[in-house]
Amino acid sequence: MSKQEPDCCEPLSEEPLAVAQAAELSVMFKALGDPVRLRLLSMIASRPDGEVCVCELTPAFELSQPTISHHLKLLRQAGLVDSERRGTWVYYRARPETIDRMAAVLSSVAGERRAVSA
Amino acid sequence: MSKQEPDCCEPLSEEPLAVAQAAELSVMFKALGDPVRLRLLSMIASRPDGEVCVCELTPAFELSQPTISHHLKLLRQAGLVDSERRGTWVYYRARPETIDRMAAVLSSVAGERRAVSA
DNA sequence: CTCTTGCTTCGACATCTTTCAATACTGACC
DNA sequence: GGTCAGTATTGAAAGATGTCGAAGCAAGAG
Repeated sequence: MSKQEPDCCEPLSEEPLAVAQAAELSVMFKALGDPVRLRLLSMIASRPDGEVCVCELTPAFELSQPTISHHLKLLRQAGLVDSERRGTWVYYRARPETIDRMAAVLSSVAGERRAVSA
Repeated sequence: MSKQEPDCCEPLSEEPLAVAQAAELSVMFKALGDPVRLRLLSMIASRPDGEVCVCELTPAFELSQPTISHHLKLLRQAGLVDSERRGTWVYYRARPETIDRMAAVLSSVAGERRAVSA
């Protein structure tokens, strides 16, 4: 259960993040470093059926449709969501693997600290 | 269980992030949306004594001292680290509460999804 | 095939970020 | 006091980002 490839997964905070990993992870964090994108991901993930049509996301913001499309593209490029076209509509769904990886990195960083201050 | 505190804690992904929370959280994610800052936080948190002197952080990067100082300031403003001056040196330490909060938001988002796809 | 609707891409612009050199501040030491 | 080493702040330049309108593409309806 604890096997990991050499440089595939979370390095944990025992030793600092490698440069390459930091670069990769920072793309994901940057993608969530905008309130609109955070809300988009949250709206996508909170749907009971796991997916949302762009046509439902767009009117939730006071932004133009191209702008929402651009934000969704960044989330896609960061690996946080997937999109699929079905007929006229495009549906987005969250990618838990990526989100989990970010959470794991954070937990390991915070966990290290808690171990010390406790 | 549809109601939580108005705007204090993690709203979880049952309902989408409130606008105010998204704004607050996005500052934290943005702070980690840069590879240098990600590595800085990682280096700070991975120290066994929980703190690092700036004089040790600066030479670890090929960046000028003011640039590192600026990145540390952003981490501080995001609530991710604290700093303390002792004599000539300034020491930084991680703030697990903030990091945990980010991890919790991510886990709840990913968790919702896993529940669906499982 | 043409029209319409949903979404993406393009091009442009204003703003925010990253970075540095120069300067200022802080505390120790002489 | 003066000087020096360690950090922080300022000011400026280059680049990245968020936003829009206009144009493009895809799919269903007539």
